[in-house]
Amino acid sequence: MSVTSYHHGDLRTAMIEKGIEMINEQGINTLSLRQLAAACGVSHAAPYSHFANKDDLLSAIQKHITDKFVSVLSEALTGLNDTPEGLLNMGCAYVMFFVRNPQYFHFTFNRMNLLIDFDENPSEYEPFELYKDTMLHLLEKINIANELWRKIIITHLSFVHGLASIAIMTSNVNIEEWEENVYDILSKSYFLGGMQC
Amino acid sequence: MSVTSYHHGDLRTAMIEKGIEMINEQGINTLSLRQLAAACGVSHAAPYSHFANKDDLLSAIQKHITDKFVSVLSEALTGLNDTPEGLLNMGCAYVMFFVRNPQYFHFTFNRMNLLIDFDENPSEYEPFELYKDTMLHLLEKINIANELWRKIIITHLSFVHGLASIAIMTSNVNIEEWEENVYDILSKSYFLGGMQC
DNA sequence: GCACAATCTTTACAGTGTCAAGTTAATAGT
DNA sequence: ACTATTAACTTGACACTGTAAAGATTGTGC
Repeated sequence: MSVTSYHHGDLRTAMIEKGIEMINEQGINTLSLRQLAAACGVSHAAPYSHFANKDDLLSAIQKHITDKFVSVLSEALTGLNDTPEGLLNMGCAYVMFFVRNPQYFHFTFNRMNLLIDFDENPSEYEPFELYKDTMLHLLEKINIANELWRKIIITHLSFVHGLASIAIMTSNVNIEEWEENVYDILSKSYFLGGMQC
Repeated sequence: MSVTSYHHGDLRTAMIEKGIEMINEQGINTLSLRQLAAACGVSHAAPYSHFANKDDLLSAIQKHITDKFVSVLSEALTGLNDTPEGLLNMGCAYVMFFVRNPQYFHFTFNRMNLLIDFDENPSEYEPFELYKDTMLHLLEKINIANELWRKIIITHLSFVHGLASIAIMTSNVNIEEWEENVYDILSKSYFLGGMQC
């Protein structure tokens, strides 16, 4: 495969990787197919040999990012299955993943609509499904009343996801500072007044 | 002012109101200036007499929605100033505002970047500033140690904002169901394991 | 070595945001 | 009351976007 060959070699993965790169640099809103194709050294219609349309490419990018995210969450869980520490560790990983990659957050949650299902059905978004399953196992193990499960899961997921949102919306986001504090914030659950355990 | 006059009359507010309408119907991503102008019965360049560019129009829409949001939050607070109940009530209003208008959520939080400041500076987003102030007054009143304020505020805002996020991402979002449960979820703060008070 | 399929290019089209120039209507000044 | 000025709108144009169709180039299986 020569460097200047007519065929790119592996345009599909090149588009995905360069796409992720550009999303990190300039965000999702200004990402154009033609620019991305040019950045891959290819004509503007070349991507259509590998993707049905722009949204299809974005879905592929989404999958890539989501897979990475899931592996980060799973890693945070290894050795701590079915323990509160594991859940907490996963929560920290959840927040830090987006603190380190804020553009992934916007990209992911602006494109999707119905992601979660708190009933028996699986959630469309795998990280949510992983979080839900992890909590279900834990809740079963420590004998929490069945009718509370739904609200407990909603509460946990809201807190963790919300903390990620708030973190990346904070001015002068400081990764190290969040690294130091996430665990403390999630574990202590500083509440007061009307909202507390 | 005749109905078929060359001049629209009040194109500026017409664009804003019709814009909000279209955002609610089709979301922000597919909203086009030209379509919106056409929906207002006006040529595609007419908006440029009232707005510098598309983003300027979106900012005006943003302001409209944010003002409404702030008034809803303030209303939830009336008569309950500096009380935990007031804070809780405002939290419920926060969540329900976006459950009733999910598109407002996407529109607002996809466009903005640095919104919150947990130090002395005011937040760029007025609802956050209102929430922060409300909590600060309360924290001062009930004599919570000063060095805990920051984390307490982050925690509360994360939980409330996260619950709104999760609510609108839930499949088959049921407004009535959320109306019934928001208060309970926010007030009881169902936590377990590593994350609890 | 040749047909075929996959990959890429070129060309074209409708839609977008934006600008410049021209048109219409309201308003202010005399 | 008439005119000059200005604000609001239209028209036309441009560069850019996503997408489709048709053609060119290359790798692959027989």
